[in-house]
Amino acid sequence: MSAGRGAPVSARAAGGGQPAAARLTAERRAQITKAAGELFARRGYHAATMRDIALRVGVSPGLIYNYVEDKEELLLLVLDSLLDAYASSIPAALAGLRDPLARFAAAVDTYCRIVAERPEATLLAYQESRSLRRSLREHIKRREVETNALIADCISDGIAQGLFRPVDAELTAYRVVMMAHGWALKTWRLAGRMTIDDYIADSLEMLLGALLTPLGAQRRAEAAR
Amino acid sequence: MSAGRGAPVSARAAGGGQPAAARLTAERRAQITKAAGELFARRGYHAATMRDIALRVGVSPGLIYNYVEDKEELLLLVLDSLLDAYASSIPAALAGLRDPLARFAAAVDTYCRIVAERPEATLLAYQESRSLRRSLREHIKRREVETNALIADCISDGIAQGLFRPVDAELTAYRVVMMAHGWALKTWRLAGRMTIDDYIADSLEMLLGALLTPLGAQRRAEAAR
Amino acid sequence: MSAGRGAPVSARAAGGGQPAAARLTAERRAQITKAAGELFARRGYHAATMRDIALRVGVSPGLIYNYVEDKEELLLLVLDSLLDAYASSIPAALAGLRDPLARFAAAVDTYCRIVAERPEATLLAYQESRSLRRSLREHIKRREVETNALIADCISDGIAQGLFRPVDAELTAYRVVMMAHGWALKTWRLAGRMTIDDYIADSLEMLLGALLTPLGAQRRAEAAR
Amino acid sequence: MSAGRGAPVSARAAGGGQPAAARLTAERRAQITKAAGELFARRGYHAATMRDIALRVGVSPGLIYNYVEDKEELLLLVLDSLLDAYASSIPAALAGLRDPLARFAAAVDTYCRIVAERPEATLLAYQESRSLRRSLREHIKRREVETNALIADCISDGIAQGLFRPVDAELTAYRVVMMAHGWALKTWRLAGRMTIDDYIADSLEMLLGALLTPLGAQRRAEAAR
DNA sequence: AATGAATGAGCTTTCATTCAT
DNA sequence: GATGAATGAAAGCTCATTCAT
Repeated sequence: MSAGRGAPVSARAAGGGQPAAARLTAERRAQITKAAGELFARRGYHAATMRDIALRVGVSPGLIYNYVEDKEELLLLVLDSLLDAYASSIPAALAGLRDPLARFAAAVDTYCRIVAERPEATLLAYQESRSLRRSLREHIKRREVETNALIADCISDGIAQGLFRPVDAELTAYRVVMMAHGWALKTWRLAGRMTIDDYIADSLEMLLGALLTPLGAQRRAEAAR
Repeated sequence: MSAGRGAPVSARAAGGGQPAAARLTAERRAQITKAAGELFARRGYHAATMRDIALRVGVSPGLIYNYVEDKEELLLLVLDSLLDAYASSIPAALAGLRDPLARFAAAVDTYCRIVAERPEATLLAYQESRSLRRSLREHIKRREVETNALIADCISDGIAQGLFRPVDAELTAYRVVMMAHGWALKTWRLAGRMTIDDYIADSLEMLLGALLTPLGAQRRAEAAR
Repeated sequence: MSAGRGAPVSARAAGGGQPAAARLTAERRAQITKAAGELFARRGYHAATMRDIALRVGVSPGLIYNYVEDKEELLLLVLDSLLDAYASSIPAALAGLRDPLARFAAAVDTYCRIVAERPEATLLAYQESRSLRRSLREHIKRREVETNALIADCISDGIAQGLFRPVDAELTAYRVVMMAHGWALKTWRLAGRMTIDDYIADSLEMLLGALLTPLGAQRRAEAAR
Repeated sequence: MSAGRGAPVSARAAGGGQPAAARLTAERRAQITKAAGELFARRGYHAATMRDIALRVGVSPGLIYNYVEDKEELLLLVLDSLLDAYASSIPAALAGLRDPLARFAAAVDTYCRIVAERPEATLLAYQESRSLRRSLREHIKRREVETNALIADCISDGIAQGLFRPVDAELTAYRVVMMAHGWALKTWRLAGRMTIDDYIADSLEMLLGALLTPLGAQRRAEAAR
């Protein structure tokens, strides 16, 4: 799950086909990505130096370039790891659920909690994806769309079953995502005055208020009983 | 309105008390701020060099330091100019309005349109306010709170008149702001698929859906006729 | 007495032959030199900026260049002013004295006290005379030699009258000067542990110990009675 | 002996504990210090640029910052290397000597010769120690005091054995140091007219003239036979 | 695979100096 | 004489990146 499908990431040290070596390589890359993520989050992309990152991993600066082409690519890896979280956690949360309402609620909840776990990573995406060269930026964009689709599908299901009004599912998914990202933007202001649970509950309420058909509302009331 | 109340901005070249000279100074500073804002928006704070900014103003790099202490202070000036827009436009938009519903709608509308006019500036605020030294950051924070209060007051009025549910006005103002900023975050994805007018209409719908009391809803329906 | 004989100092603003204007010019130049001297002393030649100096004089930076070609020339003026002090005070101190011993003592005493009054100026001479372009450096050198001659002459007199041993007068004058400058060098270490009076007394003792003939010593003893 | 005891000098590139690497690091630092010393001496601290220094070492400007925090620290290293010379040469010169007179003479002689070897370095200490930030300045001051103590101890011994008059040993050590430094100050004037040997002999004569008790003088006369 | 010394382009910032007013 | 906004060269310093070992 490391870098999504078709990640345009260099594999300098990928070596041959030895699965053992490949695993080690993947681990190293993960180590590096984690360290970079933490430092980017704490200090910002530009302020975090490759030297710092190497130090934190406990290797030499040169080594990083065996696993990564660029500092930019390191940023990509970090952003990608956040997208990985969505791509794996949301489907897992939806796994057992059939009801579109429940599925939608679960998707929103999961998405928000991932944002809340690493709010700086979400910020980073906005802050620095501009720094990426086009190819990498495209990659991120593509994966964002994939993630959005996870939510959009829930909405489409709801519409198909007459629970949601016939909105543009994709656009509405964007609104969900923006709401979730809102927490990352304002977390340092809101923290202490509101919990993530409150935030999710309120957001869901708003979204459903705008989304539910009378039938949907009725179902929801029944489910709440 | 140049830099808010008590902006901690150096005035090296402010020189004497001659109002003529002072105006020239202010104009130069505005020029520089504008150029910096554009470049920061386009290339990001770190990638935009002082040389570039000077070039764009049509002066030498050294001159900028007659009007600004630092590159950081230039960032402050840029961020401040955005806050100036809120601080002047929102009160202007509210000027003739008495009805809390109309006032709230006007505030949201105005806020969103300012964001939409310079979405990159909003992004910049999130991107780089971390780069500011503490004193400047505090200044920005203070002004943000002031801006928020403009919205929170509308909400409090609505509550007082029984049109809005008795929510925490300040917290709800944050939700409004987040919604508005959402446009900046996703403008490059949404643009073309949704106009700012749609976005505002939808957002308002959601917010009011969550906010209105039955009385409020009735009033709104009447007003819409 | 301002700049010694034949000072190679620009006279841009010297204007015509109006003595009134010339006096004003000289006063301005003196003001500037004084301010520069103080700032050079306090902050060092390089760290003191023309802007600071202008500020201290209460004029604009540009004006200084009406009275001085260069920052270097300003340094020259400052160093020259110290040499002026020697050139005027030592002859004054020797004025009424006939006895070579008394004259020598008076010369040493005066020299040391001038050093002690502005120790940083003495340091400045060593610190920065290297910074001067050749022509200005030569000027300073020449004036130093003149000052040395004031002391050397006392020594020659003493030798002629059989009170001092037949040393090389010029070289011995250098030793006197070095001793005096020692106070400037170490003033910040010595200050508090030794007064300038003690220092002068000790120094004189040493110098005379090395210099006096038996006849000289006898004269000195008599004089002390 | 590289940087005295507890020198507060950064060791960025010091890296691991491998003695081989450490030695290389020390060598590089020594190279850089040497080049800096020469350029500071020739052109002055401010006029010598980091680029010049790098060029002279034959490395890139950036590399210097692997071995030194700052240009200031480079100055410290240069000044420290002079103090190293005192700290190692004077004890070596005193090694076999028991007689306080001989020890004092040897200390003075050694001190003066070190000054004479690198007169510009001595000047540099006066010129630019003001440029050092406080912590580094303190370091230099401390080491100067240590060096002074080497001489003061000789004087104390002489006093204890009744050969020197009961002067303040520390203060007298200062006089010795000032005399030695005098050579640095005036070397460019004196050179050619006086050798360092003459200078030392004369200085010693003066100092002993002021210092010896009758007993001391007698001993000296005996030793001279 | 791993090191880390070395590179060098390029940044922000300073400040002596000029010149239109 | 006086101003001070403007210049622009040049400085110190950083850091992503390379490569011999």
